[in-house]
Amino acid sequence: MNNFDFNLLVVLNALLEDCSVNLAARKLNVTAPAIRKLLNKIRALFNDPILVRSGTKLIPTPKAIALKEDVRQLVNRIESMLNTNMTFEPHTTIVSFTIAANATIVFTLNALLFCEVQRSAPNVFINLVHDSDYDDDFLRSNDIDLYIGEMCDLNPEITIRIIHSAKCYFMCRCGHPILASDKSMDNLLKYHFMQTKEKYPK
DNA sequence: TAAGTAGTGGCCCCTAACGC
DNA sequence: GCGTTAGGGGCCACTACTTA
Repeated sequence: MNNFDFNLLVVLNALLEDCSVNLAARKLNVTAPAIRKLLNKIRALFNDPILVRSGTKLIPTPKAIALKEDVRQLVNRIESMLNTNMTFEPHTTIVSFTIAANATIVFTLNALLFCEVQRSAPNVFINLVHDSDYDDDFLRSNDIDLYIGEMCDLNPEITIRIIHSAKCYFMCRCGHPILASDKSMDNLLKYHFMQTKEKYPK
């Protein structure tokens, strides 16, 4: 542990996310042989092949799968620790952010957001993408910096801010059996329904 | 079967650390 | 200050596998 190289964790994290030496190399801006050599060190360190070749792909071993979440959290914590003292100067910072949101929010925010960014942070680039292009775990990857959308079950390390709330109304015919029963979400979802969204968000 | 893709190993260069 | 050594990383050739 005394001579442990924490860069190995970063490399391991990239390898476990991509399951590819080449992709991990591209992500970390080094060449594939460099990653390959670090992977050998990781294998010796954990006494496990970590990734085994299957055809043209690399498949994580059970131990690697077990390590993946811990490694990801460790790397995230180290990165946030190192970034603690960083200051953000909007006028001078050159950086790009990727924001995932649904189509309504993208349409609503587009003009206002870009005008404000151009005015206060001319060197900041915003890439708006549709959230439908990503799976439930998208915030865990480094592809997305911010998600704007409906509340859902997120992991505790995800910071959440409520920026808008809306009421949800249900309409049904007179005498519908649901009127005489429990109006819980579980019960409501037992029936067929049509969903519409209007003036959202304001 | 040939072309493309991706992993692997050997060799080399560069740099930092260390000892004299 | 200089020579030695170890480690990191790139280049290149080779191998294995997939796909058209």
